[in-house]
Amino acid sequence: MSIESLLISPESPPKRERRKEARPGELLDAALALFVDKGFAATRVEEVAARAGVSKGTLFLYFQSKEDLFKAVIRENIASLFPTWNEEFNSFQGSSADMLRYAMQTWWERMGNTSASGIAKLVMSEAQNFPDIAAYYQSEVIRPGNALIRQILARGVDRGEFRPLDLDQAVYTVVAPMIFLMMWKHSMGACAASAEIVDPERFIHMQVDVLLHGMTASTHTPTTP
Amino acid sequence: MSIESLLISPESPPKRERRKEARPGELLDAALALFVDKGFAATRVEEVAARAGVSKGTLFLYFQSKEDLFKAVIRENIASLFPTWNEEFNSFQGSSADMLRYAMQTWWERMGNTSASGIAKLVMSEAQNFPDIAAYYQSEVIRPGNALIRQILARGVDRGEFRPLDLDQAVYTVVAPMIFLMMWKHSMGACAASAEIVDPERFIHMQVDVLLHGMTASTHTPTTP
Amino acid sequence: MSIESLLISPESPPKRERRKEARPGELLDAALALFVDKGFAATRVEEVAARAGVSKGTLFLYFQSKEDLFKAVIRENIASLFPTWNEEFNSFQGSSADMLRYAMQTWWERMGNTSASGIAKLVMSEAQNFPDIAAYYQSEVIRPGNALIRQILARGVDRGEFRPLDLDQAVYTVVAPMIFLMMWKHSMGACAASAEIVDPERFIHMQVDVLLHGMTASTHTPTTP
Amino acid sequence: MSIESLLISPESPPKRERRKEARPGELLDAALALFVDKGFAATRVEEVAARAGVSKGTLFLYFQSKEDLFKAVIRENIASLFPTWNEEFNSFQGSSADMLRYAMQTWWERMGNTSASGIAKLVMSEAQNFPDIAAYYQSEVIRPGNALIRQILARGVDRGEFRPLDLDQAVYTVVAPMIFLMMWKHSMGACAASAEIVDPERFIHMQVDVLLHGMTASTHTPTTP
DNA sequence: TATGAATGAGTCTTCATTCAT
DNA sequence: TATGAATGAAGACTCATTCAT
Repeated sequence: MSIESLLISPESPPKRERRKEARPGELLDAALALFVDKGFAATRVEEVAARAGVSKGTLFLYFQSKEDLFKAVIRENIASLFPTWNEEFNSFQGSSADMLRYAMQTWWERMGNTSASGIAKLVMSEAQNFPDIAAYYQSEVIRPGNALIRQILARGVDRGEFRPLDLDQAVYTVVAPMIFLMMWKHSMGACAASAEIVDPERFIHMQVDVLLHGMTASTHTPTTP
Repeated sequence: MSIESLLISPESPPKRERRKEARPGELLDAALALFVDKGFAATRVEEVAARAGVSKGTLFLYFQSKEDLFKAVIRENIASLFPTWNEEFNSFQGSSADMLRYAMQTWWERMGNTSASGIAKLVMSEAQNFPDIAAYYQSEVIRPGNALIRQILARGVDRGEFRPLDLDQAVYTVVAPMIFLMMWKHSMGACAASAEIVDPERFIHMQVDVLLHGMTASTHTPTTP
Repeated sequence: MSIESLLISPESPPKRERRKEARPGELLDAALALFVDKGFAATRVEEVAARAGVSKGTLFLYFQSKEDLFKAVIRENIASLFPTWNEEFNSFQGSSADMLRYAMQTWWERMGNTSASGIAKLVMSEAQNFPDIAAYYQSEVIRPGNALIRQILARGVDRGEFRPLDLDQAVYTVVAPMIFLMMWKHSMGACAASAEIVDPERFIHMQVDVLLHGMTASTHTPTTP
Repeated sequence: MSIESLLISPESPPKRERRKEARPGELLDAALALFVDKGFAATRVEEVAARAGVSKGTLFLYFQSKEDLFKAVIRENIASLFPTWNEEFNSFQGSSADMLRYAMQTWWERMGNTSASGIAKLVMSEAQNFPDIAAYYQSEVIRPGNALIRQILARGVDRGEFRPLDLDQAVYTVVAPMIFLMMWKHSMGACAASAEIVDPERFIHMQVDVLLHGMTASTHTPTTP
C-alpha cells in the first residue's frame, strides 16, 4: 500500500510474486491480526492467506499446520520484548516511584498499545488448548516480566522509598491491572456497545497513584482485624 | 429413579417423568464446565450431551443451536448474582475499609471460587465472536458490579475514610485485580507447568492492603510530575 | 436391487434409512469392489459411501479413516476362509492326486472366483504401504494356506503316491500358479484389450496335469547338470 | 549459456553442459525405483525429482504429467528385452530340458533380479488405471515372452523330448511361477516381517524339476477321472 | 534449461444439525 | 420426549502443475 501503488498502475496486481523472505512475516502478521480479532478456532487458514495476499497452499509452504502457525505467531511476537527492557531498567536513574510509573506507562506503550497485547489475550484465551504455548509464555514473558517488576519494588524497599512489602504478592499489585487492561482492550473494550470504555492513560494514572500511595512508607496501616 | 420415588409421593410427579424440568439445567451445567475448560469452539455438543447424560438430539430439543446454548449458559449463570449482593451492602455496618475488604473477599468466594469465574473467562475470551453476549454481560454484570464498588468507595470518601478519588477510575483499582484473578485461574493457573501459582487468599490480602493504604486520606502525595 | 424394487415403488427411495447393523457390511462390500477395481489410492471415500447408498459422513461413523476401512476390508474378507477348509481336508478320502486336484479347483471356486481374489490382488499391490496388513495376511492366509498344501503333499509322499519332495519348495509349485491366476484376473485379465485371456478351468487342468506328472514317483530324473 | 560456450568450443564438449541428455534417464530411474517401492499414487513427483537430483519443475520439462512419466517408465524399461533374447534361443544347442531350465534361470537373472521385475509388479498393480499401458505391456512383453516359451516347448515336443502338450496352456506352466516370483519379491517378499521368504534359486530349481518331470514323455498319466 | 515459489482443485475428516423411529 | 443414525456443509491439508525469474 505504498503511495506509488495508489497512484500508478491500474494495470494489475502482480500475481505469483516470489518473495520467499517476506512471506513468513506477512503471514505471521495476518495471522496475528485475525487470531486476535476472531480467536484461533474461528479463523480459517484461507483467511489468513488471503489477508497476506497469497493462496491457501502458500501458507502451508511455511507452516506445517494451523497450530504450527499459531505457535509461530505467539513466539514471534513475544521473543524480542524483554532483552531491551531489562537493559533500560538496569540503568535507570531516579526515584523508585518514578521508576514504577515509567514501567507501567512503558508497558502500555510497548505492549498494550501494540499487537503484543493481542498475544496476551490470545494466550490466556487458548492456554488450555495449547499447554506448551502456555508454558512457553510462562517462562518467556511472565517470569521475566515479574522479575522486572519485582526488581523495581525491591529497589524501592531497599532505598526506603517503599515500605517493607511481601514482594511475591506485591508484584501482582502492579501486574494485575496491566494484564487486566490488555485483556479488556481485546474483549469487552472492542465491543462498540460498551459504554464503560476504559481509558488507558487515566486508568494507569490512577493505578499508579493508588499503588504509590499504598506502598509508600508510612507509620500506620489502615485498620485490619 | 430411586425406589422411594416410585412408592411415596401422594400427588406424585408422574412415574417415568424423567425430570424434564431438570434437563436444561443439567445441559447448562455440563456446557458451562466444558466451555470454560476447553473453550466454545473446542467443545463438541456431543460431549456436552454426554456429560449431561442425554443424547445429542435431546440437546437440540432445548437449545436451537450451539450458539444458543452458549448464550444460555452465560445468561443463566450471570442472572442472579447482584440482587442479593446489593442488599447486603446497602445494610452494611462498619468502616468503609472493612466494607471494601469484605467486598473483595466475598467476590472471590461467590464468583472466583465458583463456576461464575468461568463465565468471566468465557465472556472475555469470546466477546468478539458474541457481541450481544458481551453487551449483555456489560449491562448485567459489569455495570451493576462497578456501581456496587463505586458505592463503597463513595461512602468511604463521603465519610472521610478515603481521600478524595476520581471514582470513575478508582473503581477499576478494585475491579482489575479481581478480574485478573478470575481470568488467571482459568488460563495460566490451570496449566500444571505453571510454577507461579497465584494464591487467591494472599493475593487479595495484598491487594486490599495496598489499596487501603493508597486510598486512605493522607497529607502528602508521592512525587508526581 | 431385488425384483420387487424394480416392479413396485415409483414413489421414492427411502432416505435416512436407519440400518445400523447392515451399514458396515454394505460399506465393506462397496469398498471391496472399488478398492479391487481401482486400487486404494484411486478410490475416493465418497464413492464408497455412494455405492453403499449412504453419505460420506456415514462412512466415518463406522470406520475411523480410509486406511481403517481398507484394513477392515482385508480382515473381513480373509477371516473365515480357512476354518472350514481345514476340516474338509482333514477328512478327505481318496488319492493324494485327487486331493491336490480338488484343492486347486476348490481354491479357484472359493477364492479365485469370488471377491476374495480381489483381496489377494489388493494386498500384493499395497503390501509396501501397509506393512501391518501384509503381516496380517502373511499369518492369516499365507501361512495356513501353505500349511494346507504342504499337508497334502506330505500325505502323497508318505503314501508313496508322490516321489520324495523338498516340501518347503514343492508347496510353491502349487501355490504359485494359483496366486498368479488370481492376480492375473484382476490386472491384465480385466483389460478388455487382452487377447491372451487365461481360462481358469483349462489353466488349472493343465497345471494339475503337469504337477501330478512331475511329482509322481518315477525312477529317472530328467538330465540335470 | 555461458559466454565461453558461445565463443570457444570447436567440437569440444561445452564446459557447463550438465548432461542434458542424461536427465530424462535419471528421472526415469528414480521414478522406477519409487513407483516400484511405493506405488504410483503414493509417490510424489517431488520425491522423484529429488532422487534424480533435479527440481520439481525440471521434471515437467521432460514429462507432461505424472501419468506421462509413469508410462515412460514402463515403456523405457520394457523395450529392449526381447530382441537379444530371441536371438539367443534361436541358436540354442542342447536338449530342450536344458533350454527350458536355461530360460527360467535367465529370466530371473535378467528380469527378476533387475528393476524389470519392478515393472511387472507395477503394471499388474496399476493395470486397471492404465489400460493403455496394460495393452502395451501385453503386446510388447507378454505376447513375445509367451511366444518364446512356447517355442521352447514346441521344440521339445517336436523332438520327442516332451510329451504332447496343449501348448497354449503349457506356456503358463512356465510363465506363472516366474511372474509369481517377481510379484512376490516386490510385495510380500519386501516386508521384513515375512518369515516365509522365497529363495529364488531353490524356487526355480524345484519348479524346473517338477516341470521337466511333468512334461517328460511317459506312458501313463496319473489317475484322472 | 533450471528453479522452486505459488497456485488451487481435490480429498479426507469433523461436527452441528436433522429426522425417522 | 428421547434417541442416535444419517447428513452435508465446512475446513484443514496435499500435491500435481504452472510460471516468473
